[in-house]
Formats: sequence, C-alpha cells, structure tokens
Amino acid sequence: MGVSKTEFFTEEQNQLASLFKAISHPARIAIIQYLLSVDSCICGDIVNELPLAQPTVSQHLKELKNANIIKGTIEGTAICYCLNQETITTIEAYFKGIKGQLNNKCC
Amino acid sequence: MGVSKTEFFTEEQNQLASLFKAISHPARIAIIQYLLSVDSCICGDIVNELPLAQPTVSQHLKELKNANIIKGTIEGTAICYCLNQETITTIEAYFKGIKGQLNNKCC
DNA sequence: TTATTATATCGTAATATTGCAATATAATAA
DNA sequence: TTATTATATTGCAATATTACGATATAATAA
Repeated sequence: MGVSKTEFFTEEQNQLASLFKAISHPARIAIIQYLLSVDSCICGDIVNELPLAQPTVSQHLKELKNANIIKGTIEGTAICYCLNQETITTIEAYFKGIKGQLNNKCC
Repeated sequence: MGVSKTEFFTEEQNQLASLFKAISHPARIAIIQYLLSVDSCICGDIVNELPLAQPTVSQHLKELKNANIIKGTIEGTAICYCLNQETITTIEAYFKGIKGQLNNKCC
C-alpha cells in the first residue's frame, strides 16, 4: 500500500479497508464466485478453474482467509475451502447501514 | 496491482475488483464516512479533517470519483463533493445477492 | 490586469502487490 | 520407509500504490 499512514485512522477504518482490499482483485472475486457456485472445494479445483499457477492461487486463498472471507478445513492431504457467511453478512450490513444514512442532500 | 492478469477475468470481475479497490484505503473510508456525516463538502474541508496533505486528498478524491463512489460539482472556485447513491445501492445489492446464494453447505 | 482561493497535476522516493519457479511441508498410500 | 498428492512458503522481478513538495490550472475578487 505504499507508505500508508495507517496509524492516523481509526481501527474500524483500517479494518474495513483491509476487508475491501481482500476482495479488490479479480482473481479473488472469481474465487468467491466459484465458491458460491460449488459451495466448497479444494485449492486444486480453483487452480484448474483459474488461469493462475498453484502458488498464486494459494497466495490469494491466504489473503481471503486472513480477511475471514473464507474458511479452510483440513481433509486428508487437501484443504476444503468455503465462504465465511458471517463476514459476508457483516459486509452486507455495513452497506445497508450506509444506505440508511443516505438522504438526498447532494450538491 | 503488480502484473495483474486482468485480461483473463470477466468484465464484471474486473469492475467489481476496481470498485472494491477504490474503498480499500483507510483515507478513502474516512472520506466516505465524513461525507455521510456532512452530506456534501469541498476538498478543503477534507484536507482539514484528515492528516493528509492537499495533493494526497485530491488524489484519493480522484480515485473515488473514477469509481463513481462520489460526485463532484463545480461551485465557483471550489468543487462540491457528495456520495453517489446509485453506486452505494449497487454495492449493497451485490452483497444482498451473494447472501441470498449462501446456503449452509460448508466443509 | 493582478491577486486570491481552491483544486488538480507532475515528478519522485518509499513501499506494497502480483505472479511464478523452485522448494518445503504435511498427510496418506504403497 | 518410500512414493504420492495437495498445499504452503521462499525469493525475486515486474509493476502498482501512496504521499507530498512544487507547480499548474481555473474561477472569482480587487
């Protein structure tokens, strides 16, 4: 993020920014959409689905997991990934809240 | 974004990623929150509100405007900024749609 | 015309992100 | 134990982002 002045913003502002950064890449949007369509899958399925190498997909999964957007469960040698419904609900509630505060007082 | 393979993803995936990238910085979240509280303001007001120099604020405003998250109207020597309600509504609808697709079939 | 005021743009240094080959790790199978 | 399978980590080159001083632009005021 360059030399971002994180310390001058509130915890909430930094957390929201991190959350949106996690979904600010087309590959990570694609992973979310894929998970929505298959409910759950392993990393290898996503590697087959996306035009990216395995380490790259693994890295994107790590970022989504760090942001609590997906969850991973060990299943033998594989890891089963799925969306974290709580986080999706949190984001939806955030925008619902913003929309509620909107009034038509524009310039 | 580094050497992002934008061309391998759909238009929708790239557009959504751009939209979320625009709100993935604490300063831009702070600007949105400030605009929510005052309805509309000029760039100078935000410069006084945030711990950032005028060119930096101007740059953040440009990114929010490019993503259609805010609108700017010329008012004499100043520019009046306010939130673009349509875009907020679009984002809210997107997450509402995702939430609707969620079922509890997790790993 | 010459300030003044408000914002945008340019140039650049510091830092972050992206993508992947090579390699490591970890669980299971033979 | 020795493969095999699945995923994670490391290291690095290419590129993008962030922040700001200096400067440009654009509208109004004196």
